[in-house]
Amino acid sequence: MTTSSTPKPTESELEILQILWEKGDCTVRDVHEVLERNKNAGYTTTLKLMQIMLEKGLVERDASAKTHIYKAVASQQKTQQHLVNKMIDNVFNGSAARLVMQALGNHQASKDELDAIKKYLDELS
Amino acid sequence: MTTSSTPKPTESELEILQILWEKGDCTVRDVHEVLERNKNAGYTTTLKLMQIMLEKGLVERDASAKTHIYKAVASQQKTQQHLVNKMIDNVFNGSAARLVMQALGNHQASKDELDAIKKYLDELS
DNA sequence: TATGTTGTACGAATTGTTTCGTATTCAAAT
DNA sequence: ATTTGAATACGAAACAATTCGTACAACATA
Repeated sequence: MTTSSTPKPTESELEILQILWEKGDCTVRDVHEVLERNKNAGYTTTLKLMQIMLEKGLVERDASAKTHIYKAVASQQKTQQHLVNKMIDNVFNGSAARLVMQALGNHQASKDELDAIKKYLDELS
Repeated sequence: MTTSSTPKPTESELEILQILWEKGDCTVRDVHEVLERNKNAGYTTTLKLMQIMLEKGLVERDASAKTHIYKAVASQQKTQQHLVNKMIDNVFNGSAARLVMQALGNHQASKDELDAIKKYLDELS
C-alpha cells in the first residue's frame, strides 16, 4: 500500500489542518483568526480553501446550522506518516535512516528529545 | 537562517536533481532516458523543465558545445537538509524528534540501519 | 549540396493553487 | 418591517507547474 485515501494536502491546506488538529472542530472564522496571526489573507480566501478541502475530502463539516463546523478527516498522525514516507521515497531514496540522521544533524534536538529517541529505538529492536 | 540561496525544487525538479546527483554531469538526453523508465513524458518536456531549473538557479550548464551539459548547483546533502527542516517546521511543529519517531515507526528500517542511528545518537550527545 | 538526425528555443494549452470581489442568505437588533 | 452584520457560495483573476508542438540551428553523411 503506497497510496492513501485522502489526497496529499498543499502547503496552505496543511496550515489549516494543523489548526483543526490543535483546536478540534472549528468554524471558518476560528481558523481564519489563527491564520491571520502569521499571514495576511482575506476571510474569503480561507473560506474558499476550506470549501475546496471539503470537495477533496480533507475535511468534513456540519452544515446543519448557519455557521458551519469543520473538522479534519485524517488524523495528524496518519497525515504525518504519509508525508514522511513520501519524503523518504522522493528525497532519501527510500532510506529512513538517512532522513533521521539528516533531521538530527542540524535541526537541534534537545537532550531530552535525544533520550526519548534512544529509548524509542531500544523498544523497537 | 531559515531561507536558502536556491529555491525549493518542485517534485519534478527533484526527480531531475536526483539523477544529476547520482550520475554527475548530464545532457538533457541522459536525464530524459533515466526519467523515461518510470514516467512517460516527451523529450521536450524534460528539456523545458531543465531550462526552467536553469532560470531558477537550481542547475548550471556548460553551453559551449552544441549539446549542453547540466549539473546540479546545490549538493544533495544541502537540499535534503533544507527539505527536512521545512518538513519539521511545517508538519511536525518544529520537533525533529517527532519526525524521527514517525519515520522509524512505519517505514521499516533494517537492524543495521537502526544500529547506525544509535551509534550516531551516541556521538551526538 | 541536399537531406536526415539530433539538439535547443520558445510559445501556448492545460491543470492546479491561491486570492479576492460580489451576490446572496439568514438572523438579530433597531 | 427594515437595516445591519456575519456567514456562505461562486466566479474569475493571478500565478505557478507541467506538457508538448513547432520552429530553427548544427552537423554528419549520402
